[in-house]
Amino acid sequence: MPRVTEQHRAARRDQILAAAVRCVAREGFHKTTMADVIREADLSAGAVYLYFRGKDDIIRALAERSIGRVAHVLVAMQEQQPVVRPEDALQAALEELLSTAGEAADDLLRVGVQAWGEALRDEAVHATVSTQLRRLRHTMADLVRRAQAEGLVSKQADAESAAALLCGAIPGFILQRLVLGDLTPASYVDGLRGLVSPAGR
Amino acid sequence: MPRVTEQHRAARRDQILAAAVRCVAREGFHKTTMADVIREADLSAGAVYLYFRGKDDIIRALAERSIGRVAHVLVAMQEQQPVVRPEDALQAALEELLSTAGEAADDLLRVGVQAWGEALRDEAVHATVSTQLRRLRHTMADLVRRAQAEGLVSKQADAESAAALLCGAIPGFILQRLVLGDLTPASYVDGLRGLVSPAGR
Amino acid sequence: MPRVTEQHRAARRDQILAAAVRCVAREGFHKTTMADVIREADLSAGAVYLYFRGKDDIIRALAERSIGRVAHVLVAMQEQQPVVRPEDALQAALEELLSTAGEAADDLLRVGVQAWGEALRDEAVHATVSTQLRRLRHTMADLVRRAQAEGLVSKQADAESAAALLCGAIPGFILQRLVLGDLTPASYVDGLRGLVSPAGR
Amino acid sequence: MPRVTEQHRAARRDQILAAAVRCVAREGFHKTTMADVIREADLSAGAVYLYFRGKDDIIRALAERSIGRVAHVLVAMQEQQPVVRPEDALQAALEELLSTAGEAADDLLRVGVQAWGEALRDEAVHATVSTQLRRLRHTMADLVRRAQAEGLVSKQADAESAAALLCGAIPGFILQRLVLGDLTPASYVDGLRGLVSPAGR
DNA sequence: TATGAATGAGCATTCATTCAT
DNA sequence: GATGAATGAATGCTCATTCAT
Repeated sequence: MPRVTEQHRAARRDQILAAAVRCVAREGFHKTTMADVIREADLSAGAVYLYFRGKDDIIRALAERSIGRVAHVLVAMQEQQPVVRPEDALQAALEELLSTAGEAADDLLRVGVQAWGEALRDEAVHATVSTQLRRLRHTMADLVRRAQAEGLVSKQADAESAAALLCGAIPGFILQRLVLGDLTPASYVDGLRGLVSPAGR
Repeated sequence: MPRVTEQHRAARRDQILAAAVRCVAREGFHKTTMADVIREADLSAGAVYLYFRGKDDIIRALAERSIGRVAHVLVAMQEQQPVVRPEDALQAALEELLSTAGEAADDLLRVGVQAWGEALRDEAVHATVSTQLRRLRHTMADLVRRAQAEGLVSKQADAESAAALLCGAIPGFILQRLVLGDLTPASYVDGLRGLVSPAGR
Repeated sequence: MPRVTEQHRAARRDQILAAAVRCVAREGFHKTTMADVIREADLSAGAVYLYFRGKDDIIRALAERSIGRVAHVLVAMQEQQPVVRPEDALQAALEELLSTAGEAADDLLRVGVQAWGEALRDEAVHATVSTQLRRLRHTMADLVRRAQAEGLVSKQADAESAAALLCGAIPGFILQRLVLGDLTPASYVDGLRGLVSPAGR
Repeated sequence: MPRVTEQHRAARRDQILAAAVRCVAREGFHKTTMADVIREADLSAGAVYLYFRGKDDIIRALAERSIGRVAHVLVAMQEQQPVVRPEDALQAALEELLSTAGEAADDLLRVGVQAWGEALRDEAVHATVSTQLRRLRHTMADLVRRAQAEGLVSKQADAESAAALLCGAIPGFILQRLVLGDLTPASYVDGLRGLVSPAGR
C-alpha cells in the first residue's frame, strides 16, 4: 500500500504543480491566487492543502522545478562522452531548454523569471536559486577545463570567469526570447562565436 | 507659477518613486503595499494619489526607471569619441551600473529584476522593457559595427547577433551579482576575453 | 455477540472521550479540532464518527461527564450514613473532586469550565448543566435539612438558600484553583467556618 | 486635534466592544465571527481592524471589561466610609453586578463566563483574569479585616481564607443565575447568613 | 467495522482606493 | 493642495464531515 500511496502522492503534487506553472506563467507568483491554482488543477481547496503546506510551499517548489531544469540540462550534457567547445555546449543547452516535453517550455521559462525576482525576497527561494546557479557554474567550469585540456580553449583563460560569463548568457537569452521573441540558440551563440573569431580578416 | 508647480510636481514624484524603489527592492512589486510606499515617502495616502494614478502607475514608472538606466548608460558611452572593443564597452557599462549615485545601486538593480517578471504579465511594463531592450541592442550593434570598421572585431561577425549576446550577458551579470554576490565587471568580462583569445597557446 | 459488541462500543466511546478531555483541557471546545481528537485517540476520522454523531455530540458528552462528576461526588457522599455539618460535606466533596483517578483531575475541571460557557449557547449543554446543577442543589438541600434535624445547623436557616450558597461556592473554588492555583479545600472551607463562628471572641 | 481624535478613537473602540459583547453573550468567543461583530457594530471590516489588532485583541479587551467590572464594583464599595459585615458587602456587590446601566447586565456576565474558559488557554486572558481575581480577593480581605476590627467578624477567622470563600461565592452566583435564573442576591447571601447564625435555636 | 483522501462552505484578515474635511 | 479614516471585495487557509474502498 505504501507504493500506491507514494505514487499517488507524487502524481497529485505533480498535477498541482503543473497547474500552478500554467497560472504563474500567465500572472506571476503574486497575482496567481490559490483559487486560480485550485481551479486549474481541478481539485478542491482542501485537497491542495493536503499536498502543499501553503502558497509559499508551492512557490518554492515551482522555483526549484524551473531553475533546476536549466542546471539539469547542462549536467546531463556534461556527462556525455565527447569533449566539446563551450559555445557548442551552451547552444545545445539553450536548444534543450526550448524543447521541454509535456509542459509548455515557455511556461517553465516564465516561471523561472518569476523565481529570479522571488529569490531577492524569500530566503528559501534564494537558497534554491543560489544553489542551482552555483551548480550550473560548477558544471560549466568543468566543461571549460576539459575543453582546455583538449586544446579547444586557450590555456590562459580562467575557467571560473569563463563559466560565469557562459552561465550569465543564459538569463539574457531567456529574457530576450520571452520579451522580444526574436532569438534562436544558434543565432545567439553565433554572436559569441563572432566575437571569438580573430579580427582582421 | 507653472514653473514652481511643475518643479514641485516633479520633486514629489521623485520623492515617491525613490521611496518605492527602496520598498520594491526589499519586497518586490506585489508584496510592497501602497501603505509601505506612503510610509517610506513620509506622505499621506491622498497625497500619493495626487501624483500617481495608482499602484500600477508607480510600478510602470519604476520599470521605466530601472530598465531605462541600463540602456541610458550604454547610449552615453557610445556617444563618446573613441571606438572601443565591445568587451571594454560592456565592462564599462557594468561598472557604471554598480555606481549609481544618490540611490543605492543595488536597489535599482533589484527593481530591474522585478520588472523582468512584470514584463511577462503587464502589457505596459512589457512595452517599456521591450523598447529599452531594443534600444540597448541597437546601441550595442552600432558599437560592434564601429569596432569592425576599426578592425577590432572580425568583419565576418554578425553585428546583430553579437549585440544580442553582449546585451544578453547583462541580465546574467546582474542576477549572479545579486544572488551570489561574487562577481566584478572585470572578472566577468575577462571570462569573455578568455574565450575570445585564440586557443592552442 | 451483543455483549462483546456493547462492551467494545463503550470502550471505544470512552477512548474517544478520554482523548477529547485532554484536548479540550488544553484548547477549549472550539479550538479543539476533530483532527486533534482523532490524533489523540489514535483512531481514524471515520472511526470516531461511528461512535459519535459529530463534534457537538462529543461536546455534549464531555459536558455531561465533567459537570456530572461534581453532583455524583456529592450524591455518593450523602448516601453514607452519618449526618455531617454542611461545611464538612463541602470540604469532602472538593477533596474528592481533586483526586479523580485515571484521568487527570485538573483536565476534567477545565472541561467543566468550558461546559459552563457552552451551556450559555447550546441548548443541549444547557439542559445537561441545569439538570446537574439542580440535582446538586437538591442533594445539598437534603444534607442541610438533615443537619438541621440534628441541630448542627440553625433551624431558622432556609435550607434552599443555604444549598444555593454552598453549591455556589464550588465553581469559585474551581476557578480560583485553576487560575491562581493557591487554594486547598481545607483553607477554602475554613474561610466559611471563620465567618460562621460567632464574632466577639 | 489630538483631543478630537483621541475621543473619536475611544468612542469607536467602545462601539465595537459593545457590539462584540452582544455577539459573544449570544454565541461565545469562538462561535462569534468577525463578520458578526462588524455587522452588529454597523461598520466595515476594515474599520474594525483600524481599532483592534484582530479577533484576539477584541477577546482580550472583552475579558478585561467583563472581569474587571466585578472587581471594580467591590473596590468602589470598599472605598465608601462605613464598615459593613462582609455578607452585606457581598450582597451589595451582587446587586450592583445585576444593574449595569447602558449595557445589558446579563450580557456582560455571560462574557465573563466565556472569559473564565478562555483564561485556561490564552496567556493574555489568563493574566487579566488572575490579576482581577487577585485584586478582588485583596479588596475583600481588607474588608474582612476592617469588619474584624469593628467586632463584626470573629478575630479568630483567617481574613485571607474568608476572602477566598466570599470571592468564590461570586462565580457560583453568576452561574446559577445565568443557567437556572432563580437566584437573587438577597436569597443567595441569606444562605450564607443562615449558616453563620448559631445553631440550636 | 475501519480507513483517510476529498470536499467546499466559511473564516480572519488585508489593502488599493476614495472622499469629506 | 493635503489629510487619513473608511470602505468592502478579495485572499489564503481551515476543518467538520462524507464515502468509496
